[in-house]
Amino acid sequence: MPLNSYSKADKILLAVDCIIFGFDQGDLKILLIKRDFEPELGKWSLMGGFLKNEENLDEAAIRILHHLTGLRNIYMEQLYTFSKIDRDPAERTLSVAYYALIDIDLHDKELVQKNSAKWFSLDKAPSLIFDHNRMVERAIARLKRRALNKPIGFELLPPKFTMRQLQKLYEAILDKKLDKRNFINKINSLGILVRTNEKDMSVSKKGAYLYTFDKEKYDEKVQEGFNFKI
Amino acid sequence: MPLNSYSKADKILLAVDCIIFGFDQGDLKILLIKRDFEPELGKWSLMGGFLKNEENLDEAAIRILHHLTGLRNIYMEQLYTFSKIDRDPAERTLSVAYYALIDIDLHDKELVQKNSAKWFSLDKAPSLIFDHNRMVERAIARLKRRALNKPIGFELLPPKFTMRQLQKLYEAILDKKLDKRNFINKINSLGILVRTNEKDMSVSKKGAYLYTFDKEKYDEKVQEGFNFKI
DNA sequence: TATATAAGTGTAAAAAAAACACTTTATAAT
DNA sequence: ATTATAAAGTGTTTTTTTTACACTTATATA
Repeated sequence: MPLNSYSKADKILLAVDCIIFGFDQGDLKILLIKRDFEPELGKWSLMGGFLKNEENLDEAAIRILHHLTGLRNIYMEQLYTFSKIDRDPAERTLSVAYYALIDIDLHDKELVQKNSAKWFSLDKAPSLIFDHNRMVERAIARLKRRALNKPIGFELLPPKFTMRQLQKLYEAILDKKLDKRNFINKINSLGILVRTNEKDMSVSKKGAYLYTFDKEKYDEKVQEGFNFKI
Repeated sequence: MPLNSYSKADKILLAVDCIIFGFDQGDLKILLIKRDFEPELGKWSLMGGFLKNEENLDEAAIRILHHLTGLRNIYMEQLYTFSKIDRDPAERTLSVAYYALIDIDLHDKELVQKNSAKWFSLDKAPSLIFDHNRMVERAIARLKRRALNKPIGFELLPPKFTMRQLQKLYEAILDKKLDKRNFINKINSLGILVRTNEKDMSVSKKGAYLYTFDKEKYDEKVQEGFNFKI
């Protein structure tokens, strides 16, 4: 870093903001909080916090997600660092956006309520403070791309799920209808799903088989070099 | 950002490091500098600098690239933010990595020399300081992916180039041999190249037609929603 | 026991990708 | 002048992948 000596360089506040995705009733949702502090008190925003000296960004993102949802060991990915000078009117702040995929059934609902947070369907979400809308857009774009490369969709589902649920999830992520037979053929050809003997009887009279995701088989396949395109 | 009030949060040094790609004699190359300051004086590293209060990250990356190469209006993309606590032994520093694609003929060679910088083929590059090796790896991975989605390859070529050069470039980026006829058929089917009447006589006796990249036509195509897969 | 509803299943057509080899052209050497 | 050389240029066939498409099955409920 030859342009400045360390001592002269500016130090800057670093925020970490999380786009938290969940999937519920066929809808892709994000978890937002109502700010109870200035600036922009009372408006909706992403959950965030400041990076501390003694942690790296991943750790900060995990801490922030855990603080709101009570969950750990969640799929998270760094998205982008936002740095527009006036993005936060209170003070120069950069924000590193992360997105997380969680099984919506598992989060701590009390905690969410205590933080005055709420789940919103993507198309019904309110406008957000600062550049958080742009963060969400970018997260959705990334999620779409990832869904075609890796089976991250499974992160959003309960451990056992029906083919229909899986398909609906992919339809929600990709924002387009998929053909039932083609979808099943494709998924089955990957050989990463295991059909259990249980059926989910809550939706249809006939009942639908429940499947689980075989992560080991998936990892094997990745080693051999396959890709996950739907 | 509800976890801390602004006033209590830590401020941190932010570096911007650039992976600068060029293409020369069939080889993909990166531009590295020999550090003339501590820590790690005398070792090779990426070109970098510190983010200033009055600029955003893109601006810092542009400034840093310009400082070393004399070039502006270059294709640059933010890659990832590296935040491991001890990544820089001198002081806690985060680094936002950017990668740039330049036409290697155009850079200011004097400036590069003055900065004790040098071009290295990817497979002959020295080991770098800090986490810069990981940055380069990530940049290569991103470049491979991008090359399949957008015709960014053209950023690395001179304004006029032969089919052979273009193919060699893609072979270098993707790190695999491509079939000459399939490549040409594919490129031509995209309709974004214009053949000039000039020939490059420097390589073969027969000479090879020079082509230019039709950015307008490409932008049109993007609007219509096509994708660039080779 | 009849009805309603989602689950489950396979094949054919179309499109995309991959494999493949000879001719042309201008220079350089004789 | 002739020939040898070396890269440029050019289409078709095969294979693979993707898309389109409709009827039967199982069970809860009326």
